[in-house]
Amino acid sequence: MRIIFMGTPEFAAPAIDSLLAAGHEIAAVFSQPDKPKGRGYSLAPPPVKVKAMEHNIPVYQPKSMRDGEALRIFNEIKPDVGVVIAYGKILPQEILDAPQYGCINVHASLLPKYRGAAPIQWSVIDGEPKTGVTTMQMDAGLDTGDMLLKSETAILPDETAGELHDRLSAMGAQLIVKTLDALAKGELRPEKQDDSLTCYAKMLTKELCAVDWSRSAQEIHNQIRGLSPWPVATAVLEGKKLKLHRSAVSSLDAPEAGCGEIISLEPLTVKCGSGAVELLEVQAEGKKRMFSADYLRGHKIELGTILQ
RNA sequence: CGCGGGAUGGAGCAGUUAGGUAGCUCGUCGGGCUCAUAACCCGAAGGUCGUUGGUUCAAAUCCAGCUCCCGCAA
Repeated sequence: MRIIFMGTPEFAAPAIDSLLAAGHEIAAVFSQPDKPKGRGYSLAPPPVKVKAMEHNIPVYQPKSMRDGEALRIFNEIKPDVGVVIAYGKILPQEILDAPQYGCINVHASLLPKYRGAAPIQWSVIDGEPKTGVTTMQMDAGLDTGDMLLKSETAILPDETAGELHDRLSAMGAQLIVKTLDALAKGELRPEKQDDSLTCYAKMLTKELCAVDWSRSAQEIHNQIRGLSPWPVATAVLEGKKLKLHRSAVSSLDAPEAGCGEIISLEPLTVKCGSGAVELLEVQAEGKKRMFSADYLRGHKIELGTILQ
């Protein structure tokens, strides 16, 4: 098929490879404009743009899809279908309708659950046992289109959002190929989403990062792995911020200890509202992430120290 | 020129303010003890202190440039 691909972050990039490998033609790629990123205030091209340029595909980065220019490009290219993966812009109806088969979206959850911006992270934070990717025929709403195909996977007990992200990204790259194949053969059966079952995965913010040690060990563990590798759960240790990259629910318990108290140094274990969590990888201010055992070698922490 | 922290044996850190013997906790290797051990005891190896230049009798330390890493902010 002749495709216009719309996407921005790392999550969407593998689909370009899989679509090309399956013999599809990507006639153009739309991606968000380069944005200032990092310390040098330098402009960084989004990963989808980088990937598209590797394949010599023309890239468009309009500020808006509504100014008529995007529609002009669509009408000129005459794609069979639009493929949208984490593009980050709301598409106007005129764009959704422009390709012969409309626009198809890959979403990183089992719809109708976790519509919205951060479905991967929220499914981990909420402790969901499974998730997946869904393709849908896009409509004007936010992730409300009719569902086409799904692919499920279990969320492993200690898996981080980053690890799950990579797996779902690969699954999505395969599922969009399957979806287009079925579309070409006329085998798709669009299924309406049951709006009563939906929930929204709102964008992640810094307020979600601070760990509340009065919560249960499992909840804190889910928070830590759901926010890794970004924006990363944080605690305060001896007045300084400590990022928590990786954890595990501990089998230790210390009923007499207070919330946030360090009850073991090997491994580094912190008492929670119920149970305790092992902090396996941490990152101090100005430092790289490291195993907590390495961190403790250079930072003498006493048993009984309280984390906030 | 957005703001700030950092680079010291394999790992994590101290030492830099007031220049003068390379230090700590581990790891590694060898030996000892032990039924045994990730425990304990003894010993050893391993670093041009990120890089280039400057000041000085003398620079990890002071000065200037460069490289890389990290946090904030976006």
